[in-house]
Amino acid sequence: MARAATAQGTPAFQRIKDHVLGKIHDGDWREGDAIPTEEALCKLFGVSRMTANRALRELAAEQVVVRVQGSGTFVAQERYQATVVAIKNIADEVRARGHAHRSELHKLERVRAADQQVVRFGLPPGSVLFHSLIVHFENDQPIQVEDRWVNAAVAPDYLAQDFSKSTPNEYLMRAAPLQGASYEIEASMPPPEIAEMLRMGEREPCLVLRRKTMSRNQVASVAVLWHPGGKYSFSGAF
Amino acid sequence: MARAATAQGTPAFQRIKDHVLGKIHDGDWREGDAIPTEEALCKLFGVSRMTANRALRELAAEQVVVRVQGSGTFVAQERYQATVVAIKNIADEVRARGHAHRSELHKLERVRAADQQVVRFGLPPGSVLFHSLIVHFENDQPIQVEDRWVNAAVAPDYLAQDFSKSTPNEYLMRAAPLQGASYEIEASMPPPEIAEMLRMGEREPCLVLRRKTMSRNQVASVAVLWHPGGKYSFSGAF
DNA sequence: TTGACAAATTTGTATAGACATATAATCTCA
DNA sequence: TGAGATTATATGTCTATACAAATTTGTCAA
Repeated sequence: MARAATAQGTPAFQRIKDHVLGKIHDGDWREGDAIPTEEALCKLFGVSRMTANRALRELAAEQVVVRVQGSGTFVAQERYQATVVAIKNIADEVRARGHAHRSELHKLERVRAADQQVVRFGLPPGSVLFHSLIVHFENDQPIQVEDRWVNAAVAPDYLAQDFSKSTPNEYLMRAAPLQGASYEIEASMPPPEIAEMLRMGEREPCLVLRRKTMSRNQVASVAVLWHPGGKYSFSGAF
Repeated sequence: MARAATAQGTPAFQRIKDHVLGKIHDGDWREGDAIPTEEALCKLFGVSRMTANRALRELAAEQVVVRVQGSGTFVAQERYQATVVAIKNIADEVRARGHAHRSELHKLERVRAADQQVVRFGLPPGSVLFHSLIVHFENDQPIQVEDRWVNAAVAPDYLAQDFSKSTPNEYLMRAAPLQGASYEIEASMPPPEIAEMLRMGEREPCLVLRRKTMSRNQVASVAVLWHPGGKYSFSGAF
């Protein structure tokens, strides 16, 4: 099916982007297919190479295509029908509900990476880590145990923080520019000491959120967040 | 505090981006402040204008700065300290792990909204809903029970779907343009019939994800997803 | 046929200059 | 002083060219 040309007045790089997106959308170019080279697009659209380059570079940034130096440009793998949601900061969340947030610091120490942490962090053995254990309260009801390990190379001032004023997460957001994070969430029975801190009864499951954050191309922190079984809600829009 | 210069060998446009990001991160340049013009950055870094332009253009695309033609470049409003994560479609997720996905349809019916559903949907009493109950398998291991209620006004063809070929979610993504969704996640003990479908032992907790999707300004579907306690992982980048 | 090397292809980055367009500052004149 | 016109500033796009770096292809000899 013929596709309407992009409106007159549209920048050339945008017309090229639209052309490529159209071909992919129509199924003419499929996942993994090579698409025309910059040179070919130059001739096709009568533009200089820098213009074709900008179009393809932006499409690569948008994960529509993948570019391989020396090889070519290829249609990227179809993106997931992913639902984007925002998991908020616990303190903000509590405050957003109009409730009082308070936290208790149970542990704050400097440790050398033992085997288990080394594995989680992917760091050389003997690296320095900080370990903190904090219980968060909403209106004096415990709602989260935060067990966190922080890479000292990324956040050297961690021990000096006043965690009654700002949460470790808030500090890390300032200290270590975040590149990304990966999550694991699971339901499990809490160990007795966690259950006690959360004032939970026996046989009550916990919601466990594990978060690993990346900064400056290394693991910045690993946090294990224990929630009493109850609801934990969040929302997202498109 | 002095900031280490970007490593030698880094492209010039990237060094400029790092410089700007560093100034913003250190608080030297604050929200709304004007940052140096392209011309100024050219002189500072000894590059041509196109190079400075690329650096600032990419920072604008990343929503770090806002550019106004004729006026200047300004530090953008701080982004919400929210972690954006992607919750993937279950079938895609299983396939992404290189495993076989299969589903069993346990229930598929047309019902008039009873009180409880009416509340969840926020629909007038007597409205028509579709109800499906599907068990998803990964390599013949049950991994999710999907209990879903769909607004017939939004997806009238729901009953005619072949859910062995595509999941309800995939159908809904096509049929009802998604506006947004809200989530609730909790850990809880499954009722016996759910536990049986998931082949779970006693005393094992479930991870329960409730998802409400919106389409055309009304609730499109409510899904309750039961997972065996084990991990459910996802990741996100900024 | 295979391995090593050279050549061609393709993307990655950068330059210096050009003109267009939107905004902000300045000047002029009533 | 105030309004409108002019000028300066800053971003938006584009060109033609250049060299670097990674990959693929081609060639030739062992």
